[in-house]
Amino acid sequence: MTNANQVEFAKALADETRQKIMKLCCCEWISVSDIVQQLNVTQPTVSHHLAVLREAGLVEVREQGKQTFYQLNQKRITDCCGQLMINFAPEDEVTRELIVKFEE
Amino acid sequence: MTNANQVEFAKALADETRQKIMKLCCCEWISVSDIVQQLNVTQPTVSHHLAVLREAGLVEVREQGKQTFYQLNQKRITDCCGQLMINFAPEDEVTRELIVKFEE
DNA sequence: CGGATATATAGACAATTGTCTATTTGACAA
DNA sequence: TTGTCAAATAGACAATTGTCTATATATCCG
Repeated sequence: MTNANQVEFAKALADETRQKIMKLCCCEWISVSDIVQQLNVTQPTVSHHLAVLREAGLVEVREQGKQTFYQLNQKRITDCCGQLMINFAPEDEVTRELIVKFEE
Repeated sequence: MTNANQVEFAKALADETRQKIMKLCCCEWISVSDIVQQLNVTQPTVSHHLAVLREAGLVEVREQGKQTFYQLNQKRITDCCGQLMINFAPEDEVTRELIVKFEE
């Protein structure tokens, strides 16, 4: 991951509504309208946030008839977080062990 | 770490200049003027970014005479990244192994 | 004390961003 | 084909943020 992407990753996470959306689509495919129902924002606002997450490569998209389903890309999350740790906490014990895992 | 803090953590990382500063003070104590010298921004701008990092708990501060030294808190970085992984990538293999490490 | 140096703070300004309403696009069903 | 539902896009607007200049604060030295 390039440095620019690391800033983009952080920017994608840097909003409360977006983190709520991420939580909702973390472990299952969920439609836009289902997300809207569970949050206190309008549908265009949700679509906007999903676009940000999409452009950052954090969600996967599946269209099915009229509906569009989103799911978080967990691997990408761990990759980005791992890269942050390697960059900004290279001497920490946890990071060292993580590096071993990545190299496996 | 609370959810609010996770947003604050992401916000602190969500700027290129700030990530450059983090890189500079990652593994050593560095003075404000040394940071200024290595970046293309003014001293007040650097002070502003350091304040953001300080408020997010990401740097430690040590005053010595006229100078102020900053160093990144690597443990806090791994804690925050680990928490993000647990929240947003709980099913990923890397996260699972990380959880084991945290519990040790 | 008086000047120099290091950093923080205040305030201004432009750029970015989050939200909304209104509208468009696209898929299905009667 | 026409109406309905789901989602995306466009555009407006206010809030937040990153940067700058100017100034204040604090420490050191002669």
